[in-house]
Parts: sequence; C-alpha cells; structure tokens
Amino acid sequence: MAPALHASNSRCFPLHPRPNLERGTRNWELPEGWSGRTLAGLRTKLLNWFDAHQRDLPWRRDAAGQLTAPRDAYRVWVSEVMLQQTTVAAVVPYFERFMAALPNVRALAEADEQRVLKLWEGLGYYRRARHLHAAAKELVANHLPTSEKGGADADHQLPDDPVVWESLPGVGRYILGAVLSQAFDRSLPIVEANSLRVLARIFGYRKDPREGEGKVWVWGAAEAVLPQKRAGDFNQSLMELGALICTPTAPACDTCPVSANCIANRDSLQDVIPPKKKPVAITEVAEVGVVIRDGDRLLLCQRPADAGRWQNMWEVPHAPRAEGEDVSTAAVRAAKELTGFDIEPGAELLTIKHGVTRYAITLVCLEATHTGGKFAPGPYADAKWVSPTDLADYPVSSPQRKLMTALADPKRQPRLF
DNA sequence: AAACCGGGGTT
DNA sequence: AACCCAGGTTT
Repeated sequence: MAPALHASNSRCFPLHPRPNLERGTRNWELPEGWSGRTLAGLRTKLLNWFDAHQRDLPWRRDAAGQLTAPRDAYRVWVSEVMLQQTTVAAVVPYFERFMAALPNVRALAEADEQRVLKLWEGLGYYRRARHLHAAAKELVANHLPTSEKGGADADHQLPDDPVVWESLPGVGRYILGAVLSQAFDRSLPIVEANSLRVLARIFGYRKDPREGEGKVWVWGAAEAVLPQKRAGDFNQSLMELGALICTPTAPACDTCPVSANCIANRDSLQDVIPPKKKPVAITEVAEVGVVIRDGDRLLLCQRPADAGRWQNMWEVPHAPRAEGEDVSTAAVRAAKELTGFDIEPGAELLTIKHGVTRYAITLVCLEATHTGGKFAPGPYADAKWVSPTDLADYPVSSPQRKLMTALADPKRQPRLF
C-alpha cells in the first residue's frame, strides 16, 4: 500500500493509495456492464498478453542485457524522458548511445550539460535533457543512499520515494508512476497517449479524456484497473496494447486480447474514441540570423547561459511583417535592413516548424571584412569565434546542424555581396 | 485551461 | 499538410 502523501507544495498532485474496489471506496465509477470480476479478468488477460507479446526494448533489460524484475530505475527513467512525445523507434538508438556514455545517475550528474545536450541532439524538446540533468544532480546531491545502507551499488541506487520523485524537475505524474511501478513494484497508475486511448475505448468513454473532467476520469480508470501485484508490467501492457493493437487508426481488434471486454469494439466506436485533438493555429514568425565568416572561422552568437532554455547557436531577431507579407519575404527584407547588404531572397532560408509556430529564418553569411557596414553588433554581445571543427561539438537542433554543416563547408561560396 | 517547447516522424 | 507521439512546465 502506498503511503498517504502530503501536498506541501504547489507542484503536488494528489497521490492516493490505490482504492479498494471491493469496498467501494473509490470515486471512479465502473461503466455499465463492468464488475469487480470482469475487471479482474481484464487484468489477467492484459498481463498474459503482455508476457507473450511484449517487444524486446533496451530499457526492459539491465545494462548487462538481462531481463530483470523489477527493472533498472535509471534506465527506465531515462527511457521515459526520451519517450515523451517521441516514438519508440526514434528513441532506441539514442537510448543505447546515452546509456553507453552515461550508464548511471552519478555519471549523468557529473557530466557537463553540453555533453548531455550533445547526446540529446536530434531528439528535440531539449528542455527534457536539461531537466533530466538537473534532476540527476539533485538525486546525487541529496537522495542517494549511503554506501553502508545501500551496499556495493549504493552510488547508483535511485530512491523509491514518490515524494522525492515528485519534486524533481521534468518529472510529472506519468514519469513518477512509470518509474516507481516498473523499478520498485509500486502500485501507481500511469496515463499517456496509449493507455489513454486503450482505457477510453475499453470503457466506452466518449468525452475527451485529455481535458477537464476527462482527465480526472482517465486517471481514475488507470488507478481502478491497476492490479496490486505486477503494476509495472500491467502499466506496460496498457501502453504496449495501445502501440501494437489498439492503434489510433485502424486498431487490430480481431487480434486484441480484450476485445470481448471492449465497449468501443462492441459499439463500433473505435474511430470516435478518443475524439481527435483540436487543431492548433500555426503562427508564422520571420526571424533573421547572422553569421560572420572570417576565413575558416565563424562568428556565432549565443544567448546567455542563464536564458532559462537551451542555448541557441545564433541570435535570431524577429522580423516584423507588413500586412499580408509572406514570412520568407519578411525575413529577407529584415535581413537587408539589418546588414545593409543586398540579400538575395532564399539564399539561406531555414524553416523551423513547431506545434504552434513556424519560424522562417533567413541566415545571413558575411565576410568579416564587411562588418563595417550597417550591421550593428549590439545584440550579439556574446558572440565568439569558433572553428568549423568546434562547430561539431555544439549541441543544436537538426535544422541548425544542417545549416552549420553548410556554413563550415570550405567549398561553399559566399552567396552575398 | 491554454500555450509553449523555437521536435521529429509518418502518412 | 495533417496527425501522431511512453508529457511537463508555464502563464
């Protein structure tokens, strides 16, 4: 039984002990047609299916490649952070590389942030890496057992206390439940994209489980279906089913182990449960980046280290757009005004897409001898010269890497002036 | 509650 | 271009 947790700070979410379904102490109501008996059957079917069909994923093994129960907390943690908003296939190679470089929490805590970010390069959402790094430092500083208490591997032993995990940056209710259920066999629920879909379909929940009362409902469901034993594997089974069988479109209900229990399957509601996410409007932003080249050196501009986010390679001022002006045109126009040079449209145009924003960055490459023009170095106080070789050591996003590679190419001819 | 993360992959 | 993804944080 999980201990009752106190909500002593604003980041706390309610972590209830698992409700006793038979005593009816929960406030999550079983949908029509469901009973404690059918719920128990559902647990058994999912666990059996998971035992037979789970994928062989690296974080389900320890560093020596062995299947263990429970699993290695550090490996589970890192994998869960990488898997945020990121597909399994994309994560696997990054996970292997990360584990080889930083095999335990102490190694992570002692690593330079630049190295951590470098290992993260290409995964996106780089704040995850900064949070992971900061959390590792916090764990090593304050929450690792002493050698006497923890034995030989005490240096690398992560705590099993939900209160500690809940306080770590980048750890929300999902990662807390995922790590503690898998690594310490604690009965804590998880809700993410897969289990949300699976639970909504099985129990025929028609409203959006992502917002409002739906969020409360789906966490209640995840808690209600959770078995006392093997909670980690059960949580995994929900996600595995969502990934392999109960897919967003065209779920394979004919091979689903719990199709007989599923209300969405019974009523042919797979396509409307859960409802599609409402689309987000895209805001286009024109920005201008400036790189000055002097022979084989590049003058890059970085934001201050305390900017609160991953450092960018270049300052990219926003370019105000005229009414109805194309974002690319605006970027080129602003680049002309900023540098005083006649810039050919599209010479170096990078478009970065994000969920709600699309950035068009016109990257201007100038020879050093031309910096006496209108280009004002004011905003670029942190600029420094680097060699093309050094560029490879900078952790940047993939689109930026593409530009850096192009800029560092000695065969590349200046496209301006 | 909604926006943000100046992501990435698949279709 | 739309949609999805083993979310968390900030406003």
